[in-house]
Amino acid sequence: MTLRPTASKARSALSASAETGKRALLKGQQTKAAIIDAALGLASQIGLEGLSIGALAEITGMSKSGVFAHFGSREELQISVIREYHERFEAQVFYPAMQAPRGVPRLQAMFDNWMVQTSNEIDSGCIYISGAVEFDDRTGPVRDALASSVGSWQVAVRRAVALAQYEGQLVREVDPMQVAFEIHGLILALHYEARFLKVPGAAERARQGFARIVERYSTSSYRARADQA
Amino acid sequence: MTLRPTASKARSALSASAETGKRALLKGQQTKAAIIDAALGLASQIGLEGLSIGALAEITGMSKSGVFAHFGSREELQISVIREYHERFEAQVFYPAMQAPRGVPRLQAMFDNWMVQTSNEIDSGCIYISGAVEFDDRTGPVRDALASSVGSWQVAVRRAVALAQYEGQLVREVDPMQVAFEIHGLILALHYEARFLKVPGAAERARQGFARIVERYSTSSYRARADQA
DNA sequence: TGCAAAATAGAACGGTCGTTCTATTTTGCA
DNA sequence: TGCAAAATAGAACGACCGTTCTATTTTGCA
Repeated sequence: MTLRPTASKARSALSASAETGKRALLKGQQTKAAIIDAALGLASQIGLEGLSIGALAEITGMSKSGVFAHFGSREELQISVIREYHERFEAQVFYPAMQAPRGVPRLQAMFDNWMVQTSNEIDSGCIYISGAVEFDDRTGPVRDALASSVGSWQVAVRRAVALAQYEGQLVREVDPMQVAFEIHGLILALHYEARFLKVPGAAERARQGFARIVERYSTSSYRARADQA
Repeated sequence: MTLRPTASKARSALSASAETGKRALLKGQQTKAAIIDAALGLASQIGLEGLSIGALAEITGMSKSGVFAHFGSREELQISVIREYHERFEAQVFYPAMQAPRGVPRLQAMFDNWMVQTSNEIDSGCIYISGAVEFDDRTGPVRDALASSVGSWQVAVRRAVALAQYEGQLVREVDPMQVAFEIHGLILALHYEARFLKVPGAAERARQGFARIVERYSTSSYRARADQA
């Protein structure tokens, strides 16, 4: 699973009928998309493990078996939800940030979009965060889907840091993984303190933390500090 | 719930018999402690919500109703587990650090102990972290117990930062909450990346991040940077 | 040592879960 | 428009859940 665009549901349904000769199943795909949408909303609130087919059936006004038939197993439903979240995350956070010029501006844009996403999720919850604690000691396809989805985003962040180094804006002495780690920590702390502890001002603290990281590793201030020592 | 020492289980059982005239219930308390110990181990792995009385009965070799009778409800069992974890956290992380002299050394000791605790929990899991995502959109006594337990530790961290400012080792310009926030983020990122993603080197990155925070806000380097600007 | 109280066991309850089976309805191309 | 295929419904399953009963055993002081 890479951070690249994928065909929309409608398109893949159409192309499938063209390629394989099978029927388009428009109604079915439409219902399935609606179920996944509801499932993502539910999973965001109560977690992927809290997802129940019965609750989903009630929300969508369908029967349990009707919902179930679209996925064949609860695991497949969970994976579909993860895939959906992955696509939305790409669309809201990753792609818009790629419009910004390489280097610190792009890294800043990635962080800003990530902050917006996380701030919106203070009320709804984030399945990359809740899923991590739900599946951190398990194996299987759900964990793998989650880990690879998160991993692809982390790779993107590290790449943005490396590009900023290449552009000469951030110093080469620091491992991009170190920078990505610290940024990740800010997002996690924001989610923890705002959503669970409900302390105010967490978003501003995360923003300040990011500014401090960039300033610390920016070429100019780093060299000046080195000369002084 | 404050970060202060409380009487041990054995002592409170004895004093209860002395104070109220009731019997000591030594065997009962002993069994209850064993159940809580097993429950803490189980909850660390699969979460407070994953705690089931049936599984606990199997582990301890008791009947479901035998386990249940000690708590009266699953909620009370969960709260007991949180209380137990709170006490262990105090004993392993907080009190030893209080031996260090006020200021940055004590803050460093608190972080070091916290790191040791978190590193040990890479395999077992941490209920302050998993509990946060399990109860972040609920109300009730379990959430309250968890939040107040975490909160008391956060207060302790902030106080340590403030003392370092009072001692003149850290600059007064920064809000202690900001420093505590960034430190919390490092611990959360460590737990996420080491336990869920299983990437190596996360502990070292957290340590580096902490060193960077201290250096950034330390009086000497901060003033030098200000003069230079 | 006896005896009340405490601790534990065992069975049963109503509920929810994912899943499977067998109808029945709806879809959408020929 | 007809008809096969797809979509959905409904009932039932075995399993596990927390909890509530009612025994029965164990405890620990008088």
